[in-house]
Amino acid sequence: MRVLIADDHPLFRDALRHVVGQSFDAAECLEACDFNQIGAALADDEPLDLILLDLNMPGMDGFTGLLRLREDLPDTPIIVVSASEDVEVIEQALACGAAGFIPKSSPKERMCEAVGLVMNGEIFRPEEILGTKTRTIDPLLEEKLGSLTHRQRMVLQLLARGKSNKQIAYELDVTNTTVKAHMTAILRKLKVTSRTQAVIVARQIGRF
DNA sequence: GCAATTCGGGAGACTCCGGC
DNA sequence: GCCGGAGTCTCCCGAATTGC
Repeated sequence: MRVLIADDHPLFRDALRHVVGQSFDAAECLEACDFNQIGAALADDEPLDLILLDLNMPGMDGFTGLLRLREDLPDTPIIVVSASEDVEVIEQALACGAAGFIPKSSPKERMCEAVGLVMNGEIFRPEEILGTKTRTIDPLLEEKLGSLTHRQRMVLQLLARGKSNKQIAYELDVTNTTVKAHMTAILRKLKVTSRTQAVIVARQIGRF
């Protein structure tokens, strides 16, 4: 079993290594202190079984780094480890495809539980923070999505799968410029400023 | 029925930005 | 500096809708 521990704090990497070691005896731990080192770890041909990822790391750029990893490694579970205990951040991380969210304040036993759950194919939600509140979809987001045309939804769907404009153009059999025009309309209607934010909104609604 | 208007889809030209 | 990707502006075309 190969686990990538990505955190800029050496002490916390050490703690996470202990957590992984406690959960899986034969685990091989790789470490990264920034997004470049994550890239170097991914360049290795050996597949990863789990990634423990700090959101606030050099080169991560918020959720963009998580989305990029999600696109590059769609089958590898990613657990976000963060000092943030903001419900919005947790929900957004899960919406971006994280298999779990571990607050750094969690006791070691809880972290082991999270790693075990995720490796069993389940999603770990820190219910002590989220409480029992069920995720409600903002009706405003629903409305924004509803304003998209059929073609724009298709573009957004392919965008959410990590496709570039060029790939979307190829799949829809249109030119690159047409895709970009749709993209501009999507950004305007969803009231966002980048394709990454558009994907986040789409995933928050859970349609893509 | 027909002209005007609106809207969505498609494309060309252009700028901006980041990576090499 | 060059190149590729992303985003914006503008225009054209066709279909649907509206008003006369």
